[in-house]
Amino acid sequence: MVPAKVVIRNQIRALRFESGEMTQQDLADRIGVSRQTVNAIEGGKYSPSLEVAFRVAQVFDKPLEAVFQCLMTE
Amino acid sequence: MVPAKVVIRNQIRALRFESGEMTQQDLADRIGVSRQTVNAIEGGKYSPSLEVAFRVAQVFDKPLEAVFQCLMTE
DNA sequence: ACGTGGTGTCAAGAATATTTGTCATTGCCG
DNA sequence: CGGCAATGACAAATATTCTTGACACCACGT
Repeated sequence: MVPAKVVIRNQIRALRFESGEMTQQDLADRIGVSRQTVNAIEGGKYSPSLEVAFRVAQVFDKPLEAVFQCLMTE
Repeated sequence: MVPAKVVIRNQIRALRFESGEMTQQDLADRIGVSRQTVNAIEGGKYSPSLEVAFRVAQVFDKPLEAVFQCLMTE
């Protein structure tokens, strides 16, 4: 019984544009991480820590699940 | 403008007992992490990755925010 | 008294997330 | 055309999370 593999998707890019052309740098500043970190997370290179995830959700004033979705791969 | 400090609290212990005496080991197996990891997260030694957080929530069949809460310290 | 299961904890190392610095590309505006 | 802001990308260094193995402690049943 192999533990389920999980993929995490996010809506950051869409939310940035819904929030008035917010740039990656703007978002990074508001979250408190570097621009490269926002870029990597937004591009799905890796998924963020729970802290960072919560802060992204707070910036967009959304529940965490509206920003990040957990997909089971089997 | 220092970026807000964040503390993450969790309801894992309560949820384990609501779920019929589930042990840390049981939970660890269902999440796919080690018992020590569950112990550390439950005890707030550090907060989990987003993947692990999602899987904990799935085990308890709760939204992520019902398991982990993000508290602003100022 | 003895064994056992559940838990707390530690240390070393592997794996992953994050930072900083740097460079290339693209689109836009003067 | 020339400059600039936004983005994508990479590498090296640091930080954090997670694993494995070990040991102690306590509560419980026999």
